[in-house]
Amino acid sequence: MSSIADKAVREEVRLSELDIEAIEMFINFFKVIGLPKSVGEIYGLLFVATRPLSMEDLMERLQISLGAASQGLKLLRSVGAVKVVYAPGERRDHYVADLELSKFATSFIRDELKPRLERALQRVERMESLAEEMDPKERKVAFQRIDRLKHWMERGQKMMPWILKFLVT
Amino acid sequence: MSSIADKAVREEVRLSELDIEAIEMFINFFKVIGLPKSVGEIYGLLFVATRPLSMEDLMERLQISLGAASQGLKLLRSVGAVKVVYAPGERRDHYVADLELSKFATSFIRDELKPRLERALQRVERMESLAEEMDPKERKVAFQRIDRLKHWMERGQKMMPWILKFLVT
DNA sequence: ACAAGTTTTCAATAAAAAATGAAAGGAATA
DNA sequence: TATTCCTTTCATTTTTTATTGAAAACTTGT
Repeated sequence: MSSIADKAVREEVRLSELDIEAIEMFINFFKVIGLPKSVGEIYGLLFVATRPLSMEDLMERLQISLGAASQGLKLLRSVGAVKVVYAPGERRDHYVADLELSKFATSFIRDELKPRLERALQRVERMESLAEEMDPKERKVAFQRIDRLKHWMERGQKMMPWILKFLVT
Repeated sequence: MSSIADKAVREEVRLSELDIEAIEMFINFFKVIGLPKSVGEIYGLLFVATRPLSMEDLMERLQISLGAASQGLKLLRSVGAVKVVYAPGERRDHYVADLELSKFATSFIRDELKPRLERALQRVERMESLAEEMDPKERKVAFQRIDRLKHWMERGQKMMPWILKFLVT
């Protein structure tokens, strides 16, 4: 009798001030790594919630749509930031925040930064071979710059495992 | 006779393959730190250019508008990524890329990350005072989580100077 | 297998961000 | 100081990204 689909108007459930602070914090934090507001809202609320919340709980409290809730949870699950927990006697899934924040950084580095750097290094190699064909004077300048690029990419690659170690410890 | 304003159709100036590789690389790189395509294009072209380029050069080669060129250069100058150089006998300004890539990271950390972290820490303090007023059982859980947040923010703050040192060296 | 509850997907819509270009504001030259 | 050239600004348009919600696809209980 309280399914999501047939509920015409969603009932207003007030968020506490603490909830709001946490939510705003995570919205801002997630924005840095390019994630949409709704994802920050969901994680923020789950972070301060003292019990697992269902998708409908999230929709009610955050006043977001079914689709946004579903997709946000999917993304958060995929990066290990949210876990599904079994709620006895309840049919719907319930979700909790994984408090191990280092997981964000880890998956951000693994899924975003690392592949980008690898593609960039390939590009630099291609640039080197293109620069071979330039006339001597220009080639010198070109190589100088390409080398500098290469240097920075390698430096970035070296730095990532270190950051990971720092975060995981 | 070759002013920007009265040139109805902009003449096409071909980019070399090397130019294109560099531009694509920087577009991708800049996207990570949330900068628009046009900024990456401008920096990329200046990075491989063997001579200083004027704003009109950039508009022609990249096929971007006056406004995009002006604003992109303004931003890049503001983070120290592009310098204005004097071109003898030329009226218009000419621009070169500053190859010291660490400057990006430095200004990104200083202008984006640091202030965010500071605001977030303030929020965490506010969260702590709000949690004081919760009932004992919930308060315990709340403090546990807030402490964890605090721990990560402090860790982030400690990490930044280290990253900076690593980059500047 | 059926029915009711729940989640996912995705085409349509809304919101946010970036690009455009006309007009205003500055600088250099004459 | 007037004129011309160049740059900046900003209201408008375009493009990109996020959100919505109906319909499809699952799940669980009977």
